[in-house]
Amino acid sequence: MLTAEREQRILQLLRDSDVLTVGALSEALEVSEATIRRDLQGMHERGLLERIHGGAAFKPDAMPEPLFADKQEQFTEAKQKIAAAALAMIRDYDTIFLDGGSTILKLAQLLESRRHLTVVTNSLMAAAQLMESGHHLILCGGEFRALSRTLVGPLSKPILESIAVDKAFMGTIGFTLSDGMSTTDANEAFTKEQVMRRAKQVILLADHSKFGTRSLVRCQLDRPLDVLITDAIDDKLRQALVDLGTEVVVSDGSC
Amino acid sequence: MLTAEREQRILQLLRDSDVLTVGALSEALEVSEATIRRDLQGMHERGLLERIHGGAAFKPDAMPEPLFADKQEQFTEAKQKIAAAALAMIRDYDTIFLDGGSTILKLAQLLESRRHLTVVTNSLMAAAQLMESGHHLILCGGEFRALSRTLVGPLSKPILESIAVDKAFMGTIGFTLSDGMSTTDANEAFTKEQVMRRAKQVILLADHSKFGTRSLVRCQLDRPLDVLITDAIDDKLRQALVDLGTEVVVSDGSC
DNA sequence: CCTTTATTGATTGATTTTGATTGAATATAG
DNA sequence: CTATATTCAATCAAAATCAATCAATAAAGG
Repeated sequence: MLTAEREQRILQLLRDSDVLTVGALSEALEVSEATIRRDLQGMHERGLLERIHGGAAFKPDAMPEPLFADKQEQFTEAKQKIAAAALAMIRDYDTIFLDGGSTILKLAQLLESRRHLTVVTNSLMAAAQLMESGHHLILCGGEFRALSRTLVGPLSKPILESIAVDKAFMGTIGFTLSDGMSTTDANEAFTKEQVMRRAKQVILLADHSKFGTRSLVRCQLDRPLDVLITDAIDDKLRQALVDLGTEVVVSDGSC
Repeated sequence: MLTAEREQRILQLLRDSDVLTVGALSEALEVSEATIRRDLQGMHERGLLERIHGGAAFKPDAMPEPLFADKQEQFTEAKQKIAAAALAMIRDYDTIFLDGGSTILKLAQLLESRRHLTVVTNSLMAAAQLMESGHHLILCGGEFRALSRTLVGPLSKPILESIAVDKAFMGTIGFTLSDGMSTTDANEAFTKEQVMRRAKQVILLADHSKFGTRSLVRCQLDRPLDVLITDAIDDKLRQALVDLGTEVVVSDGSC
């Protein structure tokens, strides 16, 4: 029996009985409990059902359109790998910040596999993604910037100042050795700076297309970046960053 | 038997008999009393029932808060009319606050017909609606509350204090003459209070089903409500509100 | 045909849930 | 108000369930 077929039948059975045990499903579909668990895990990560200890429960609103959705995407595969490498740095009960940007959004999608996180973010897309995740979710306020779907500007300052995050996962428009991170909007840069100043560890997620390009406004950071996660980087830039004290992670397929 | 299944049956039994002892539940579900106690504690924390010494009681006057994902909304027509009446109070270039709730969301949908508004909100649904509207959009920060999809709690205070809105359009779970507005969550009530304190004019949008019902936490307001917009109201309540200085608007089809 | 990849079921140690026991807290009766 | 009887929350060991791992099998591709 194919995976897709099993999933269809599981959903059908769930609609009938609301709650099902792993054992009952294993018997009904004539596969082992291990397989059922794998199916349930996968379906849970896609939001198709509630996973409970001992079985699964029906989720009334199976997959509504994600709020604040945005379509165009580039380098999705590279971004996926970068996000996976970033996920490896997150432990249960961590307090993290998620910046805007599509790479960070991919990371947000992976956070279902962690528990009891406190997630602070200025990205409405990330927030929408984590809405039903069960994690403690805090949004910094501020002016809404439609282009990036983030909250930016001076209004975000008071909240960000009253919060201390362990790890801040940042995105960027451009990155050069001389100027560091840069972005297109002054308010956006301001908010990024607020976040990074208060974070124990600043982790930049940037695919190779960002290197060497520079945007309008620099994001000043009073110390070197803690970690850079990317998909590919030339040795010269890499060595320069390492010399500054930045850990450089190149995510290959192994993650 | 799974946790979710037990919880469903407990709620079912409670609807039938209002009050149940731990022993009776233990016998009915064939689990130990310790397990029942743990279940009751968890359900009490989520506001699903009232915990009393020796057992559990059905929550008589705690209206189940409508879940946002719920497709089948109640009184949509009435809410539409109320929103239309509220829209009539908004001029171009106004600075307004939008609360959470489905009625306010309908109002947000109508705001396309205005220009150059500054909209402050704690509702992610309203923000999603206004994303592409061209209005200046500001979100107050705070903890995300999944049930209402709003940002609530003490973290929202600094932003709300630094902003002065002309008109605050508020929703509520319950409304009574003696207690005023009430809602199910203390943090939510706190944020509502912050907003109303700073607003020049407080405008409550509530359909008739809200009157006479009361939820857990009161939202204190240090002055009478400025305007109440509803679809139907009995003369006694109306006169009492008018005597307090509240303008009562009943939206018929004419809007 | 052989190699590579993906899927399955079994096994393992780790985690979660459960029921029993305890002393503390609460309610009831006198 | 005190004494007694319940009920409660905390703790612990046993049972159930889980995620991770591994070998066997099936499928895909060269």
